[in-house]
Amino acid sequence: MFFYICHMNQKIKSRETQNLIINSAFELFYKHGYNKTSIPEIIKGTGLSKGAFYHHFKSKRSIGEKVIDLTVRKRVYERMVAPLKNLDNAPIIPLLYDVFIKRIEGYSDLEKDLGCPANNLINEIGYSESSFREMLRDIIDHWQEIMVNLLEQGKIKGEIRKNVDTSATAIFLISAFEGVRGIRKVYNNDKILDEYLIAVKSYIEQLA
Amino acid sequence: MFFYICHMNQKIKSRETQNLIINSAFELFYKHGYNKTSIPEIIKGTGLSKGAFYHHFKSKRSIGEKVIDLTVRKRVYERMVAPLKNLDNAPIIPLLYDVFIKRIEGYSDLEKDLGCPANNLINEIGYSESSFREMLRDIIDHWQEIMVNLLEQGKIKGEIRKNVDTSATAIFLISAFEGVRGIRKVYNNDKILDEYLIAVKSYIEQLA
DNA sequence: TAAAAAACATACTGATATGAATGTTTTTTT
DNA sequence: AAAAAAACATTCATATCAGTATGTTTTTTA
Repeated sequence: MFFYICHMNQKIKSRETQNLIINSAFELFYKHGYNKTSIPEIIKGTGLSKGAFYHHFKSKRSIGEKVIDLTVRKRVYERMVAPLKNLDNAPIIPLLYDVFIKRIEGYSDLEKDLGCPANNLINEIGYSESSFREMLRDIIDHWQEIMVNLLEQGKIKGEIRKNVDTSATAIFLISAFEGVRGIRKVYNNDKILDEYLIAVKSYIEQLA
Repeated sequence: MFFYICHMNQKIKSRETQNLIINSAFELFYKHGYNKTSIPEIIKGTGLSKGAFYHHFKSKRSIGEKVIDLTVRKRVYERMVAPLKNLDNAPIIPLLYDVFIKRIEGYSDLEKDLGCPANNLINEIGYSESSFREMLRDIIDHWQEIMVNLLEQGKIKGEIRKNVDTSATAIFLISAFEGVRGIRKVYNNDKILDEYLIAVKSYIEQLA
């Protein structure tokens, strides 16, 4: 590692520039969608030029893939997946409450208006762009897998009913969560989220 | 009415041309999304010219509104809302089965791949385009309203538990349905839909 | 310290977009 | 049948896009 110390400045600079562009792109994809966002728009906020963009990324699809891989995946993982890994062997039901209920209650107005970045991309370009599709599917797969582990663990600990289909339950919870975040986008108030919260609360309770 | 018979040819022609354009636009919005679809592309399949398009519709937004109002709303209504109106006083649970389970089982591969037209639009432009937002919200509101009526009717008839929150249940079912249709778009197989079906089946049963 | 390479900026190309302006044909009215 | 209007087609204006080519500056290497 020490051999490269004298080269590190440039690599760090490069990485920082890429992050700058990726962050700007993520914000715009989130606010206006992938197709509505142009490369001139992405670089506008960064103070960089189009030459700089195409030095670091070879195409628009390429920046899309980076945004999904680095930002979107990370967000879903940190917020929805990691808390369900349950490394300290906590009770299952409260964990599900945290992720599927408390998480939503803590959203900002902007996050409510704009929905879930992953779900937005899934719906906008999930089918048409195959490289995106695979990456987005991996995100969902991973999320589901961790939930299945958690629910199976809950069965063993006697906290989840034995006759619960864990794969099905996982997809159902994920679907309802992403679905309501989409539907919320066409409302300007919390009515829809409040109703979802009531229903998902009783659904989770009923798993025990 | 008879006074206008001699004028009807032109009005019918106009209406037919508009429908031709609207149908082409719907297909393309459904396949490629609203933002990816251009007016030249819309008219390409119809044999008409751009002048014809702008004679009948004043802008791209305008055709978007027409597509939502006439085609998208109609589809949701015919498939998901009308069957739940229960005009002939049928049992409630089988009705929910029909709409939220059998309906999905009968989808073509294309419908599975492309998701729900209404949900696609909600997620792509639900927040950014306010005229669209209001129309899409009306579709969901109507759907929810009919479901609430159905579930309340079910309570009276003793087919639905008294402690079921009907508004919350309606939004939960709608969210899960739209959510899974979105998530399915990034898969190439029926795994996700099959799992959803298992879960929603037991959820509906548990309402009784 | 000179050469090489990486990190940028500037200027351009070709394609395509929305929409308007204008011309032509068909239908309706008077 | 002539005039008016509706239903189209053609052409144009303006803007913006993704991506490229070619510069210039800064950093690294030798």
